Amino acid sequence: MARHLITSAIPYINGIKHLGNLVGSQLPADLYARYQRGRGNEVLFLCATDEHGTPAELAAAKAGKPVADYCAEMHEVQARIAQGFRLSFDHFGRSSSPQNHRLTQHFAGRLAEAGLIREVTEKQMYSRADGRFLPDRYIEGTCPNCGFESARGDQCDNCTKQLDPVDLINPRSTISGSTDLEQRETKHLYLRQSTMRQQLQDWIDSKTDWPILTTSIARKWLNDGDGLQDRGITRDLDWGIPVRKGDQDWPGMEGKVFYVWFDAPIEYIACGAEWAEANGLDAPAWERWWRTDKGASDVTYTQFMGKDNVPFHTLSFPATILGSGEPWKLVDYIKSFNYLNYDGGQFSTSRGRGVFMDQALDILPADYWRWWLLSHAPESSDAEFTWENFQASVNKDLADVLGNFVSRITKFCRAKFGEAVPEGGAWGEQETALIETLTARIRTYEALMDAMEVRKSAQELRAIWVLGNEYLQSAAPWVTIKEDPERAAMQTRLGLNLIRLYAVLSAPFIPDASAAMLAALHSDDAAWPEGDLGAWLGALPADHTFTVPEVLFGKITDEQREDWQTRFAGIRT
RNA sequence: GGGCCUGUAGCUCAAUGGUUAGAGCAGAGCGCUCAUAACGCUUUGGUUGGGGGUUCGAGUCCCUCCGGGCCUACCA
Repeated sequence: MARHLITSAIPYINGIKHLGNLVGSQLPADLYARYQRGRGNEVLFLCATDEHGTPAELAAAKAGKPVADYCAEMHEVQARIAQGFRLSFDHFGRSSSPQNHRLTQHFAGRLAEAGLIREVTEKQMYSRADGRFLPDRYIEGTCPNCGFESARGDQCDNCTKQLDPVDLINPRSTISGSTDLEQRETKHLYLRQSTMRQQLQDWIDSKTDWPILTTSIARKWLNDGDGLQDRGITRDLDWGIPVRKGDQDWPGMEGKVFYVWFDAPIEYIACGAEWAEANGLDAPAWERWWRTDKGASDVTYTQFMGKDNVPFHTLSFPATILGSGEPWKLVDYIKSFNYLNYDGGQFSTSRGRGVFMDQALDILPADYWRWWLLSHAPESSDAEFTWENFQASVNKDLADVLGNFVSRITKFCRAKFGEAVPEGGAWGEQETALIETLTARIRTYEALMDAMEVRKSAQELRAIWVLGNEYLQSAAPWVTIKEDPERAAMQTRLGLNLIRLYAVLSAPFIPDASAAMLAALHSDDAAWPEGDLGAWLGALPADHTFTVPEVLFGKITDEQREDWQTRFAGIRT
């Protein structure tokens, strides 16, 4: 039995995520986790909220709440929505957990001992009115190059020139609007990634099967300009993990916290510890997933993320792990995704454009979204959500091809034989051929799922559904029942068993519908069809009862589509 | 500016340098009547963004031009 450690990029605590965020990490990670569990493998699937950093502090202030309270509340909100989408995390942790505090400080201490940390005194903009240092993005002013009045401290959106905040004319804080800014000296810790460049390069070069998107971003950072740069890993903020060297104070760093991008990936590991604690397990229980010296050497670790997260997962986090000199589990495969656009533009959290996770669940069940998003996952390039495409795909694939198949066979059986699997008859050539075709397609489906080819897997699964309709059409039990009732019984029995097959194969994509199908068949056996498919398709025996299910997938009407199109075009209310 | 990705049928996407560039949807025709006006079969549709080159052979590799997107290190 293989062991799979799976993590999804951890969503930022600041607000509810949109469908683009969902399809870029959590949803494909869940697909893979469910599939691996379905195949009987041992899985630990971890996710968490990423809670530190300036935006969290500002969002809390805006909500008029202490930042710790705000994060606790938003964590619950995100956890509930994740549950709504049936994201099957073994644990949904928090980067603000005590476990992550300890582990982050531990890593910093190890890196310091290894000589991989240097202290840098630098000047940074401080806003007296806001009482805080301002990241460059939070300073606006007039661009010295083009005169654009809303140029940001790091870059001018108008002329795209890179800027330094001190170059801005009339600089002001975007938080308060205050112009009472000054440069202050402050001391920070830098991770000396540059000294590890060759080691990281060799490691990346060894990953020949990774998505181009993943390796090309990593190479760009390794080789651009002077090569990989050292990275600041501390910030002057109140909310975060206090800078400590293991369990020791760090002289000169009092009142400072680690940078969110330093502690966020470490939360993947800490989340394992949180999972163990939440389930009453001891340290060895999570260490056997994360420490190659404590049982994790046979673990395959796969990370899922959007392309914006790639540099941190291919470089900074591996640098942290390698630099520690300790045998922590390194990632084996990074599956990265492009962006999903919304109706001709970008999803925008700040402008409330597009569909957000809570709204999506308000209007349709999770399976509709899961199916569309996964079957259109932005793997090779950015993808686009349009309501027309969504309506057409979901109606055709889920309602017509799969839902109607379940409906026609169960209703036929009820009408002719009653609500129990009919007895009699034996398979003929048609059935043997069907099973042969199905077996080949299932093996292809498995290979695609193993390779995390999300779109192609969905395509293959759909083709497997279609085989059921083709079989029914050519077998035509509504005809054979007139001259050969035993044959019709056999055909119907196979049809009912196909529903069970579809329930099991489809569970990673559409878990609720899958459960509804199994429930209708009064079956709780969801074992994957390994080995002889013919035998597997005889699992529902004669006389086994079932219930004709409710409509599995209702169709999206034109009125609904138009209504939603209007509703989600503008500003989120 | 630099780097990377991308452009294939009306739409969404496939195609380790190797038969005649394939699927699904939409369109057209036929069949079926168990079923959610559903299903099945057949079928129309392409100068692979433009131009040049390498090669026995190019959607694929190289050059160039045009269009779309992302990243560019203190947002996360």
